[in-house]
Amino acid sequence: MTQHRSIHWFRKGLRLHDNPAFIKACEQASEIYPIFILDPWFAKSANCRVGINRWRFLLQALRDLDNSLKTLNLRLFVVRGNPNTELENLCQRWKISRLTFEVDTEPYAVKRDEEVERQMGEMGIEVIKSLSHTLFEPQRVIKVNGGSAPLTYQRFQTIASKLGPPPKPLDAPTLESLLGCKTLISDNHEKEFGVPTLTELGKDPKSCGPLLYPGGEKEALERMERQLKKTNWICSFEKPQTSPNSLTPSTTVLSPYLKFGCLSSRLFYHQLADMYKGKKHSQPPVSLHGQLLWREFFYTVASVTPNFDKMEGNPVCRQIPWQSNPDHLEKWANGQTGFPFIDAIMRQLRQEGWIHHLARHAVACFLTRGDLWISWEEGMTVFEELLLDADWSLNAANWMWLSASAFFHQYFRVYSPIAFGKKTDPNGDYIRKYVPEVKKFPSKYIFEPWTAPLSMQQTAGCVLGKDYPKPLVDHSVASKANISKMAAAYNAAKKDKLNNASQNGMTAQNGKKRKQNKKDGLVQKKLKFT
DNA sequence: ATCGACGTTGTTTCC
DNA sequence: GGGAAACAACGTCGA
Repeated sequence: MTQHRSIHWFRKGLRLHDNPAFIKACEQASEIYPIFILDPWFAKSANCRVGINRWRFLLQALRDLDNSLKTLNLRLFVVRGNPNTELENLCQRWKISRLTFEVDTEPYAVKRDEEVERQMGEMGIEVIKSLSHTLFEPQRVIKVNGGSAPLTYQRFQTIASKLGPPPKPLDAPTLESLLGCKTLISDNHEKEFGVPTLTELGKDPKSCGPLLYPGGEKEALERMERQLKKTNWICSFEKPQTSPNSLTPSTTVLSPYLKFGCLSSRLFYHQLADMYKGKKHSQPPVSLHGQLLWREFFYTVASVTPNFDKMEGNPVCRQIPWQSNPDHLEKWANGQTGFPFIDAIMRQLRQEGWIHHLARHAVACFLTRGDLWISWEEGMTVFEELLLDADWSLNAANWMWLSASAFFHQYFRVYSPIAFGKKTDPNGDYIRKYVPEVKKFPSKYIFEPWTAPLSMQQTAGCVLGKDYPKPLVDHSVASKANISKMAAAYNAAKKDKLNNASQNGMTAQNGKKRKQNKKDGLVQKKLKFT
């Protein structure tokens, strides 16, 4: 029997349960070296898009992983440096014969991993990859859909139902199942390979927000178990019925754990399925199963769409002439727009690293097609920095959705930064918590304090334009103007299609004939030609 | 081919 | 206060 020496490379998938690649690393192995590669230079660089709360979450997840590994006589190595260089060095140093990791379908990761595989091939090292981050293999979904990604949720659901239930999650390894496979560490392990502190990464721990969602697999499983105790709540869960502005989260907040892979989506899926069994329960898209399918849908599209996180060169994204406005963008990002509901959400995001999905809708619509007419790419970048659950595919997809650039097209449905929040928090308690400047206004004015008479502003200790900003725009004026701009952008896209049609392989005569036809008919014909 | 139903989560007004 | 219609009207899918 071969006695392998394995490296398991953790990236996402920061867990021991349902981790097939990790299990394979331990099979027929005498030694295993679990590693996580971190580039300290990246953490300190100016273009690093990871905020401090997100760093804290990651470091906690790594510490938790190391603790769990210790109970199995194993240890985690946090390797400082660039993946290609460090992997080569460590493989030589530890005389490695096998490298395992979880498949990551994000384009940058695919490219990185191809290079690593090539490198390992040259060194004669076996590479084993397992897919365990998503319920299904994106490529399989695409194949069943006829070679392209489904572009509507319904279509995705149809395909998913053809695939049957996702694979059952694997148990975490135990001392018994490891058969003596162990990690050998040196005396200066902590110094060379210990989990770094925030300070080591050049971050000031004092600038962290309150610790509401600690990182790690242990926290993930405990949080999931707490949610699963609420049978009725789980079975009747409907996302649109939950509140974006409750003082404690109205949803599970499992997203950060799913993003880092502290929790397996398959485990959560099957736990829900077991609970649903024999009971009346809500259905996708609004159910909890539905939420996992949304994740799956966006992962699938993102895995095959070029430039998925950009407008230009992105085939699923509508081209819209957004305008740059650094001042408005900065005020939006820092909760200084003068709309207390919007500002409360953006401040909660910055402080706590998590906001409700519908709160994301409100601020995303406001930044883009609703009020400020700023590109969704700008908003996506801010979310990427601040959200604990910032997930490349989901972040880009949802920003396209909210800006009516892809997937969602009813651009005339605009969230009101005043009215929307009143439905679930008429008293404005959420605003009072996160925007204390306006907390003394009566409920009638707290969503639009600029309408309060000056005497009331003075009584409330909050004079608009002095103690709290006046609103950046007049929402009813801006949203109406923006709806027309959206209509123009949609029309321009239609015209573009027509022009392409007459350029692509049509004779002048045909072109003339077709020009006389009705616009719609022409579009239909063009689609057949190309 | 054309038309109608539908789309996870809108707002305002009117009764 | 709860429900329905008006608002102005998108793309996608399937019969």
